[in-house]
Amino acid sequence: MKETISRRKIILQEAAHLFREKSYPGATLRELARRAGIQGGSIYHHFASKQEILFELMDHTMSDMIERLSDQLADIDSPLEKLRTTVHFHIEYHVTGPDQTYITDEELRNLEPENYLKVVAKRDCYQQIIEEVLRAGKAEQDWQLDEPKLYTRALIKMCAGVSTWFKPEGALSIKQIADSYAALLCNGLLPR
Amino acid sequence: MKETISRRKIILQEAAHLFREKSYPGATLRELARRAGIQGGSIYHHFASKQEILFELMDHTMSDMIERLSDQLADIDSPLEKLRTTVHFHIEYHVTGPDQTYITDEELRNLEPENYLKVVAKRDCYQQIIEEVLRAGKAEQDWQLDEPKLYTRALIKMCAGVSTWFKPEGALSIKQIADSYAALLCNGLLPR
DNA sequence: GTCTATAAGCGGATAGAC
DNA sequence: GTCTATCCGCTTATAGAC
Repeated sequence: MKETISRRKIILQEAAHLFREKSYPGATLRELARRAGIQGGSIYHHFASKQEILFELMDHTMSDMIERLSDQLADIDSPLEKLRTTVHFHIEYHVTGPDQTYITDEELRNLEPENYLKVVAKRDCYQQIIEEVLRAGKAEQDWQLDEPKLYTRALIKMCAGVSTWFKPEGALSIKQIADSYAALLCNGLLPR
Repeated sequence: MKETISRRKIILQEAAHLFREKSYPGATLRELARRAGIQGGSIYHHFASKQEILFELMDHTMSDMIERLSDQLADIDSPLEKLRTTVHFHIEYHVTGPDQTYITDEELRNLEPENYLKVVAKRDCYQQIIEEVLRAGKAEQDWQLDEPKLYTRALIKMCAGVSTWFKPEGALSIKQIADSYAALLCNGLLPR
C-alpha cells in the first residue's frame, strides 16, 4: 500500500487550491510549482500550458459530478427522494472538494473558446439531470413550479453556496444543513 | 441637463465590467484606460492604485445595498411582505447592476487585508438585515426555520445567482422570476 | 522527471511635458 | 486632466543539461 499519487495529480490539486485563492490569472506557475514541490519549468513536463491545467480540472470535475449524481439517482423512484438525494449530493460534493467545485463554478470566463464549449456542454448536462428530477415531481406529484429551469438554478446556487461558508467545526453538520435545505425546497414545492 | 458623468465614474463603471469579464488580476489598467477613453498613465490622476478602484467599487456597492434595502423595509410591518420585498430587491439590484454586484460578491479575496475587513463588515451588516426579517417571521408567524442564518444564505445565493443567467429577451421578466422565488421561499417557510 | 537559464513580453506604477 | 516615455519586476513558456 504505497502512496502513489502521481505528481500530475498533485499539481492538479494544488492548482485547484491556488486558483481558488488567487483566481486563474492571479495564480503563477512558479507558485504552483513551489507548492507541488518542483521548479517552475518542470510543470511543462506534465502539462502543455497553464490553460490545460485549468481545463483538465474543470472538465474532470464536471464529468465526475455527472457520473456520481446519475449513479445515485438511478436506484430511486420517488421524485421526493430524488430531490433529497440531489440536494445532499450537490452540497456534499461541493463541501468535500471546495477548491475543484469553486473553480468549476467560477472560472468559465478564463477558458479559451474551445475549452469553454466543452465544459459548458457538461454543465448543461448536469443541470438537465436536476431539471428532470423537478419535471418528474411536477408530473407525478403536482409540485408547484411553472418553470423547472428556474428552480433548478435556485437549487444549484443555494447548495453550491454552502461550501463558501461551511466550517467543519461549526454547530451544524453537512447532513443537517442538507436536510434543512431539502426540507425548504420540498415544503416549498408541495401544493397546499 | 448636461451629461455630467465624471471621468472617475466612467472608470469605475468600466472597471466593474472589465473585472467581471477578466477577474481583478486578469484585468489590466491599460485596457481599463482604453475603455474609459484615456491613456494608461492618466488613471493615476483619478485613483492612487488598481486596488483603490476595486475597493471603491465594492465598498460603494455594499453601502448602497444596505441603504436601499433598509429604506424599502422600513415602511413594512408584515414579515411575509418584508420577505417578498427582500427577494425582489436582491434580485433586481443584482440584475440591474450585474457588474458591480458580481465584483462585490466574488472579489473579496483580492482585497488587501485592511479593505477586506471594511467590506466584510458591510456585507455582514447586509446579511444581518435579511436575517432579521427571517427571525421576525419565525417569532410572529411560526416560520419553519431552526437557523435563520442558514436560510439567509440560501436566499442570498439563489437570488444573486439570477444575474448570472438572466436575459432581458427571455420568456420571464424580473418581476415574474422574483415572484416565483419569493413564492418558493414563503411556501417553504410556512408551517403545514 | 527534474533542474537551471533565459527568452520575450506584459504588468503596475511614476515623472514630467503640455 | 491627459499625454508620452520609461522603470523594473514578474509572467508564461522554451531549451538543453543531468
